[in-house]
Amino acid sequence: MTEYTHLEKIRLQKIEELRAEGINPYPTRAERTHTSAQAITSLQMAEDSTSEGSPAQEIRATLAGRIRATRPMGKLVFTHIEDGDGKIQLFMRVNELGQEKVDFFNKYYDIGDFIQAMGVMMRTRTGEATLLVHDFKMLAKAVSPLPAAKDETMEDGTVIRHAALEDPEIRARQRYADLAVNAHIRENFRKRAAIIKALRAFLDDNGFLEVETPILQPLYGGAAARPFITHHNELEQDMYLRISFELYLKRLLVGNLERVYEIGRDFRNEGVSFKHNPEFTQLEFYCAYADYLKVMELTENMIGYVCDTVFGTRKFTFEKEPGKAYDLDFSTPWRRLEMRQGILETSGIDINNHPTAESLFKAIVTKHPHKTPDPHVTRGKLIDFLLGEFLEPTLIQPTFLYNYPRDISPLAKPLPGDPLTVERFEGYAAGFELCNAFTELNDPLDQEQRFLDMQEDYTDDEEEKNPLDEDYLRAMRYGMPPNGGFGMGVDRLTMLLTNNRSIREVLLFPALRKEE
RNA sequence: GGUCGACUAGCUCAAUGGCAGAGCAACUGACUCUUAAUCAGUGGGUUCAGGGUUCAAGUCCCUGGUCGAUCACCA
Repeated sequence: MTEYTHLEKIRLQKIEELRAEGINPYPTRAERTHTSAQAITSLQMAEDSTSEGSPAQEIRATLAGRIRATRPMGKLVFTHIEDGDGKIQLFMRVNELGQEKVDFFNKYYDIGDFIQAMGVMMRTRTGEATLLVHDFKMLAKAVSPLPAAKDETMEDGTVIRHAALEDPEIRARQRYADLAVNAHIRENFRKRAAIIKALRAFLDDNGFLEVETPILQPLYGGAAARPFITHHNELEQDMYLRISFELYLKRLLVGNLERVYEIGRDFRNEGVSFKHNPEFTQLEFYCAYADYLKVMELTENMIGYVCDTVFGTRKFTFEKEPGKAYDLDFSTPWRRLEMRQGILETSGIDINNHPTAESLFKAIVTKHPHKTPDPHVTRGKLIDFLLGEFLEPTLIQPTFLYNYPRDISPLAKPLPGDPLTVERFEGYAAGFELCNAFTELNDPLDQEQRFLDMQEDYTDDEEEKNPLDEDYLRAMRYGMPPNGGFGMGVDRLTMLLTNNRSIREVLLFPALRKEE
């Protein structure tokens, strides 16, 4: 049984009284001739086309939207409503409506209600485009008061928000309320949609086929992450939610689909943080006859295209921490930095001088006694440690970091002449990882050995042990064209381009603990 | 999972261990160009939950909850 607050009880009472007067507070149909922006533009155009002295053409409009503020003034009422396009002022007077209707409005209409208003566009004394209302109708009565903020417009045009909904928990749990009162949050999600649309457009235009591969999988793979496990009753078997698309997309290359991509949800059963959500949106593409250098070009062009079409610029500001803003420039070409060189420059250690984990570990603790990695890990993981500790924070401008250690890259092709290194790159910006790509391994015998090596490396670490995917190897034995593959967190890209520090700001419904 | 912090009216926030408050929102009234409208008045609280210390707890202590920051984890 719902418990109502004092404010809600007052509104429930109003609903009862409306019904008693034969007025449906939730009518089935609504009408609208103009959005707020259309009405304002129409008025402007009518005024512009008017020759001096003669009256402007009358703009009749029916608007619909949510009441965001009311200012009753005796026989007048000013109200702002908000629709999908923005806000617009309504002006109600006894002159047009009669005292009874004005009183009726004041008595029964609250902030948060949806209203339909018909009238004529005009300008108030202050010049604001306003609908002079001739009639109005309730479209949907709100029972609960919105956590409505008040906007104060200063003389210089800046808007100060008073008592805005800011509690991060309410904002995430009740995203509907957050969206209803915080216009800039809606804008984030419009941008997110536009970014995804632009990614699709770029790939479509470059001959890629959009495909959909299984989310429910009998085996998981393509990344080192713990999966979510579920169960299929009829098949009597456990299934996994995918942790990546990689192995399925590459099966399609075996099937002669030369360029494929997928944008969809990945699921990783791991910690939640300001940059991790258990489900997140991933873009992966695979391109036959390309190598990682070609993929670098595709990547910088693709992101450049997104910047141009969605934002009209390649220059962005990203505030990584409060007061610590970076200017980012996504112009091409991005800086290219070999990982060995980058680690040498930032940590003073040349990984090529340390071909074993023991030797590299010794070098790290000698050179940097205050930063001690786990001594029981592989050489690749130690390199990853150096990368994270020293190099990553310096990668502010968009940078391709390339040539990665083989043993942390089980699906990437070796660099010719260097058995410890593979043709892999990661794209960085603002000091964090944006994407990951490599020249894909297409040698079925090498791939099988890599899988077996992985099992060996992680025998004491059950969580990271990927199951050996026999069907993937079977596919590869039919022959897979040489190809370059790419993966990118779409949420991360959106964070960067919309200057949001937390992934929760770019997810409509981020994962939260169950409410109680 | 570890550490630290936050949680008070619908929203944003106050309150030396000593009567739980303000602005906005709500309610009543005044007001024919307002825009955080203004003015006069009224109501509104299990101070996250439970225990403890104390003459007295929003405040101090313990346990739990949620959120946040950070670390770990995330090749």
